[in-house]
Amino acid sequence: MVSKTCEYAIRAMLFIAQKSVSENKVGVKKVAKAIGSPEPFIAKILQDLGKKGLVLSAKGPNGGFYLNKAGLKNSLADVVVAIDGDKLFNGCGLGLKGCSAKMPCPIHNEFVSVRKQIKKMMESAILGDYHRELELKEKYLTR
Amino acid sequence: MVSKTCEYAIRAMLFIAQKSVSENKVGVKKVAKAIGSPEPFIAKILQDLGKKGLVLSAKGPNGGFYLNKAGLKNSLADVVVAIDGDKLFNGCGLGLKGCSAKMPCPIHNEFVSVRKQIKKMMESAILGDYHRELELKEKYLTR
DNA sequence: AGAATAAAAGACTAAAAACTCTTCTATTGA
DNA sequence: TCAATAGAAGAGTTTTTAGTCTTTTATTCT
Repeated sequence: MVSKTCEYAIRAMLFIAQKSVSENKVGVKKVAKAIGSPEPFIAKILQDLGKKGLVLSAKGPNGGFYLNKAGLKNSLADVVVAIDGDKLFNGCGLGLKGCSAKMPCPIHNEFVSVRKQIKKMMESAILGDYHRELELKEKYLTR
Repeated sequence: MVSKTCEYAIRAMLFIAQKSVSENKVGVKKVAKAIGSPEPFIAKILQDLGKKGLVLSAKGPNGGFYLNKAGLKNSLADVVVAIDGDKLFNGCGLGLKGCSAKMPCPIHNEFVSVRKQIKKMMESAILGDYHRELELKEKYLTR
């Protein structure tokens, strides 16, 4: 559905969001441990997300990654688009470039509605909103 | 959503289904042309589907791939599972192995309903049912 | 100022997915 | 029966995605 890179990105962002609400910045090491990902890999992904303005960071002691008020309002859809692009929300289910309402693939209409549901779900999943249930361990980010 | 291999597989199967209703067997060459795929690649995919009993084939002159009555009743879900396995229908949206109702990821419940819709859609898309609209060029299999 | 900390940058390697090529075997029809 | 047709099998290559390593740069605290 989304790439593995994107799965790590989402999990990392949810963790950073949680910590940004309750505590402060978190280093890559902590992030990697919390979400069960290879440390250098998630580091690279976070740098990429940083360039795209989805996460903030500070170097040096007590540095790390964090989100401000605005960042906490971003949705999973924003993260997905930053990493995988919008093909999940707009692409054809059978991989046809020219697929459209005028030249539909056999399952075009059915897919439109599936994609709409996915998009809606991802857009209403706001990073900052998961703080409480993660904190209470009602929801998990590890394998 | 599904692998490229799986996209080719679905398109090929829909084409073979169409031809099995109206005409007869089709060779790989025709299939490749009809769905816009590399010929040796779709050949390999079809051989795989053949082994798994989803498509029939005959060697020699006038040979090719075809579907019988039973084969025409298979759904896109059957093809997807044969190629990609059932991770699309059962996997976690964030790639967590241990994600379940007891230890859910943050978007577990939302994903359950998305996956249900996808599964339902794929299961009700029956190979033999697209014959007419493909024949009339109301629906397309090429890029 | 300088040592320690932590991210940035980018080159590099490994694994998986996508795609190709060659050789073999079965079928048919002249 | 033999030449032509067409799929079967499997090894090989390319490309993309995933993951690693090394060096540099910025920040803080003593």
